[in-house]
Amino acid sequence: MKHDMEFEDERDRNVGRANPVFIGVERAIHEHRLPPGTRLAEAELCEIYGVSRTIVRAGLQALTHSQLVTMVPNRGASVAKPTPADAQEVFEARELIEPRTAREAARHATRDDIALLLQHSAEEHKALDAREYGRSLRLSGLFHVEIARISGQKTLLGFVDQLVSRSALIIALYWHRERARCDSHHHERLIDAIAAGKPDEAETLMRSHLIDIHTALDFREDGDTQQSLRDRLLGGE
Amino acid sequence: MKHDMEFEDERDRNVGRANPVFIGVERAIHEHRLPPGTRLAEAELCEIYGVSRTIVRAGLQALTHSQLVTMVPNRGASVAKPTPADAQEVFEARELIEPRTAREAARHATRDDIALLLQHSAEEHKALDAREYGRSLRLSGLFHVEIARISGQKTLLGFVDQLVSRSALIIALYWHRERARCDSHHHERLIDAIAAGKPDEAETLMRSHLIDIHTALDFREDGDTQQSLRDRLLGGE
DNA sequence: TTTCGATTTTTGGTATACAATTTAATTCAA
DNA sequence: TTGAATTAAATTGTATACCAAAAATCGAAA
Repeated sequence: MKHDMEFEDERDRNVGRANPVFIGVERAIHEHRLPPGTRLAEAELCEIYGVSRTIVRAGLQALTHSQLVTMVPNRGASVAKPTPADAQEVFEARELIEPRTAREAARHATRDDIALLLQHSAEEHKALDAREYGRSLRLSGLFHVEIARISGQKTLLGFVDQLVSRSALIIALYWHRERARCDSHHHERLIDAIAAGKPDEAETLMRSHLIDIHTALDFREDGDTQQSLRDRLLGGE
Repeated sequence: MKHDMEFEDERDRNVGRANPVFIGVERAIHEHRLPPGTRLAEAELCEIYGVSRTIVRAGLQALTHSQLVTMVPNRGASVAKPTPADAQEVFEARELIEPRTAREAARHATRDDIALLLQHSAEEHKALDAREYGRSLRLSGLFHVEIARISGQKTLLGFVDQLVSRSALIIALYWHRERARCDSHHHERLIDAIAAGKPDEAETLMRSHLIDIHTALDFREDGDTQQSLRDRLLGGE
């Protein structure tokens, strides 16, 4: 609870993350309803969210800042399309930063934090069982963000938040379900380590978990679809 | 040269970093002409930069994203004032990330990169000798950003860029010149290690360099000034 | 001096206008 | 029919005017 407040205060309010465009598009991207490369026309977003261009542009700016969206002058915005090199980098960065947040989480986690993580993990399972694929993906990402939040390092939290977001795009582009699924019992073992207050173990688990995902990526495809923006965005609320 | 282009392409254009307000205010902050807490009224910035509120607001938004500026609803923007806890975090993050960029820089640096770093270091010295305090500060920060750029990790570059920016605010608040000055021969030893292609050494040097700065901070003051915005911003161009 | 209330200033947001550019459509030529 | 050129339409970037709501300021009364 307190965490949510903090998060909203420090992150949402200022930069315009309370922006409906930001929220909606971000969520749609996280849930893979809005594939990389999708064009994001201002007028269309105005219509969809019933808001003026001012707000749309602010939202797009925020999204651009978190690298979920790419803007090119005079040609507008579209959902970012990380290259294989970008993907490589993002995971290298995660492998550098997140073992630290896991370590700190193990040192700082309260009973409530653990409960939150467990609940989170449960919901993820539930979504997975219910074949709610997009939702499970988003939850899986949020798990990592939650750990960063528990670590108490707001600065690293910001970075992790961004990296996890971009990972959603990367997974959309370069992940193939056929391969081993992002084993969610990794998450559970992580929770155990954090709950037991074992920083070293949490750190190690996080690192190998990330490496697992990383090495399961396949950089040969190019996924390029273009469907209706409105349908995708309105399906999420 | 190529670096600069890349930088401008990837960073400036998109998010609105070509914005005169963004550029001017960022620079003024880096050079300590705009102390933490300074109020940034929209109308005033319009006048100063001869631009409409549209642009001013976009610039302030971008600055808020990079955490140089704080916006509170209905009360506008002001130069951010990192708390001691923030400062602590920023340097912990730098101590985590920058040793890595230094290491990678040592592995990837070209002859041109080294030349650039040397030139940079020279200019920093020159500014210092000329008592151009603000300028030397900015150059000192840019040195770290330059290393991150050389590392080739664009993602980490983005983080370092932000952390270095915030460090300018932190130094403005919590640094006391009486103490040992940010020894610029640290920078030179770093350049040596990078030029010699010694990743381990570069990594270690960077880490201890950052720890040096970090431990020299003094969190007892509160620096609170309020002078003319126009004077400060126009002094920089 | 302090407090309360009214006035003025700022901010957050919408709508509108318009030039510059991009994109799409249409025409014309090979 | 295809390709190139030209024209028309749509989109972005910026400025401006406008308004409501919140904040800051000021002034008068206690």
